[in-house]
Amino acid sequence: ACVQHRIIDDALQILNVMKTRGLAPTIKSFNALLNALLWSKRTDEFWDTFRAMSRLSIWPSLYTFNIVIDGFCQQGRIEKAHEFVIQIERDGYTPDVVIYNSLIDGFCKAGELSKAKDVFLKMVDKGILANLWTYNILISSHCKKGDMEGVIGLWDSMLESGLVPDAFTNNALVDGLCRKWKMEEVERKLEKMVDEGFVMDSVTYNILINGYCKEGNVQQAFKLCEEMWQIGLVPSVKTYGAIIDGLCKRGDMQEAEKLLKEIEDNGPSPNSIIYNMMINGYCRQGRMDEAFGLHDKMVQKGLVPDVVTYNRLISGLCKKGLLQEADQNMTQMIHTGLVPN
RNA sequence: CGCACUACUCUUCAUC
Repeated sequence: ACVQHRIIDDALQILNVMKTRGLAPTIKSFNALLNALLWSKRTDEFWDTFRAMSRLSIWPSLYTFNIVIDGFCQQGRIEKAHEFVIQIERDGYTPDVVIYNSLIDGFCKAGELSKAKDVFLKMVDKGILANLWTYNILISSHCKKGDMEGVIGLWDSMLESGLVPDAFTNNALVDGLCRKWKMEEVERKLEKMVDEGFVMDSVTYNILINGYCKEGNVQQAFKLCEEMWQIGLVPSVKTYGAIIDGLCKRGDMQEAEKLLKEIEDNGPSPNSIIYNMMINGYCRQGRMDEAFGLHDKMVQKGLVPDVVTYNRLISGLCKKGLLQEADQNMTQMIHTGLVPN
């Protein structure tokens, strides 16, 4: 419960109370905690907890291993994840489909589709059946790469295995098509999909809205956003993000500001990604005062500028020839613990 | 001690 309510510290405290009373938590409790520590990026405490487990003679399960594997993947340490899988195999464990899925996804996200395929083949070779998640991982990464031939092959073998595509599969496909086709063509394909029973959800809308924005058609994006409300879907920060970025990219900072104000007042509260878009918009126009104004505003709201924020500001300053200011910002960025990329 | 129930892991959408 603590983990679900994002109060990890309370969970840690309860664990301590249990320890003083000589009660042993189960492996499931530890797994929940380990996972929570991982997505809070509390890596040190993660390993501390991991080690504490074996001191209590509580042995990790495949769930535990997968949390570790996925953690390595999220940090981009995919080779480390791979080694870890090999190690647990040596220790006599048999990785399950979820572990393979994590590894496949890790390689896909790292852009190494051929290695992902190697892992996939190894899994099949060991007699472990791919499930829908496996196909969703592979299909979405091929979609992102624009390899629609590959997608067709995967889609067929998914159907041959008796698996039925779900919202994730279909949305991944629509997203891939949006990146490759004109929106007009996407709409025609989408119509067919809907005829065949696909129900559009808010992710589908976000994908379409993003597609139209990328095509420069912000008008249609607004229309779809309106449509969401009409059918009972609530636009999220990602929905507005797609539109705000569309407006910023076409240089319409007035409209972007208007929309930002709207969501600040009664929408989903804007995150640092939204402010980055705005900052980038102003930087492109050389309006550094406004850009820094937004930087200050985001800090005031308790948001933390990230690498993207600084990259945009530094780039904007450089383009204006303000190298000294750019340098100062880079120093400041490093000072806050960020690593220039 | 065993069993059952409940809680734990992997996939789709916005920024350089």
